[in-house]
Amino acid sequence: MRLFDTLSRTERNLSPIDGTTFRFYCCGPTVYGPAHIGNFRTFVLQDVLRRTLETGGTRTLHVRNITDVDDKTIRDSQSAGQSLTAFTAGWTEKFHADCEKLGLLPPHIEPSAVEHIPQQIAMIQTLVNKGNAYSSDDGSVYFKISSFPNYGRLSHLDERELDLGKTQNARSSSDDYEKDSLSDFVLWKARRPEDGENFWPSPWGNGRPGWHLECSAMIKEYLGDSFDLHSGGVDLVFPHHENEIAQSECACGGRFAAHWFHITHLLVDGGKMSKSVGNLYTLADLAEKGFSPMEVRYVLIGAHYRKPLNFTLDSLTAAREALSKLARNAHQLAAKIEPGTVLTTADFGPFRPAWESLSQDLNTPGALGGIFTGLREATRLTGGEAAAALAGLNRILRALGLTLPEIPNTASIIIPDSIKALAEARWAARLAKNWAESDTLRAKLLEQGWLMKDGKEDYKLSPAL
RNA sequence: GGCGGAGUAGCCAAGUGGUAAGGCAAUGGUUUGCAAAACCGUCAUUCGAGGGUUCGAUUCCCUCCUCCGCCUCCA
Repeated sequence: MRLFDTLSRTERNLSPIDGTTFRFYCCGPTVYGPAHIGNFRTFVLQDVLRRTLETGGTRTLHVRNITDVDDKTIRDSQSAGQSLTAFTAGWTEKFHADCEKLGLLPPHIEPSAVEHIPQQIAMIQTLVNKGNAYSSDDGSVYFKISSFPNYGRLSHLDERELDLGKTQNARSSSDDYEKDSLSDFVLWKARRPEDGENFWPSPWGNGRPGWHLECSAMIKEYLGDSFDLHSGGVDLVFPHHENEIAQSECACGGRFAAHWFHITHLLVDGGKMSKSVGNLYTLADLAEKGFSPMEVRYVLIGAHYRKPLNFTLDSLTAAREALSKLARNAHQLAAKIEPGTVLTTADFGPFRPAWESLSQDLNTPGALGGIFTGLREATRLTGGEAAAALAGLNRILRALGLTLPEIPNTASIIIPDSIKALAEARWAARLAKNWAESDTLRAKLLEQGWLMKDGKEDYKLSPAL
């Protein structure tokens, strides 16, 4: 498949460096609170990338970390009166539960930052030894940006107005930073009183790792010096990923990620999502409003990953209708196929264009459009062609990670006796052509949450949503 | 100020140097006692504005307008 690469700014083919397995790393969540749908846009798109590669026959190795030591986890664990470990474990568990609901494939490896402190210290030591990092009087260690000429390539920093080691005398003007240059970033933070018991011994004294370094160390541990793809939200391009490149290429000597995949931020009601505006939604918030995780997933893949996606409650309603239409059509297609038919086709049939869209820079909205178009074609097919079409549909749905809602099976719905009695009364009134009575009873049923639909020979009851 | 992205029907949203996918909503029809559901059909001479290049531009170039994101630890 082809995918846009942030570093080269071109679309490139994705194929494993080692010829067998596509190895990629995604910056995972900082576990200090519930993940919101903005976070999940990124994780869902990464999931679709993986599924698309796998559907195309490429084996993957997916690593996504848990950031469980940083300013926020430490701060919030303390105000919660919990140990850092207990605090982050709780949020990690919630994150996993949400991921499962959204149909995200679990990463093959999910390293946590606190469990890799030795690897991080080792990498810092290497950087210090090579002259790319220096320690300050207080026991912190900083990366020396001027020692890495390529700094800024990912985010086009060289064209920006940041000082790249040009303000060597800035030290005196900044009380907060014991840095040579304002733009040097921290690799190891010396212990501060507000860190409480959250510190680790190091050659530079007690302290804790800097955020940027955590990812670099875990990547080296599980993917080595060079790997296929690195991914995250756009906000991570600078400084996080820029810093990772600097650290890792200096420490490891090689080329870091071969490809950079960044997902654009989600907007809510046309603006930035934030707690203060009250438009920061979690899966739980949306569940309370009656929306399913799959409906959320549908909305999240409803726009191209490099374009802003405007999330609204209306879009969730639209997603619900679209999913239910998909389910009906898929059901009709399946009904045309003889039971027991084994679906083994390797092609996509009428869903070929949908697959092409997905393979072309992960065009998920294009693929969704292709599915509906393909479905219209598929309904005209019969026999083996219909079976092949169904197999193709299942493949493309699996690549998108969509699970279709069940077609309501009216036979399995449990109807309370009181409702049943009302329905019988209405049916009798209707047969007697007593329309007034019939309509009154139907309204009464609706009031109690039941929808009565008249058929030729009988009626159907279903819960009204 | 710097860097980057976006403006396509009521809403969401693809796409292409050759005349605009798809979904939601709306609307007409079939069906129904009336509904609901379902099914069939309709729904952008036009792609923020103005220039330019071209046989031809929504797609390339220029200018302008509007919106959004990032600019040191937010996916």
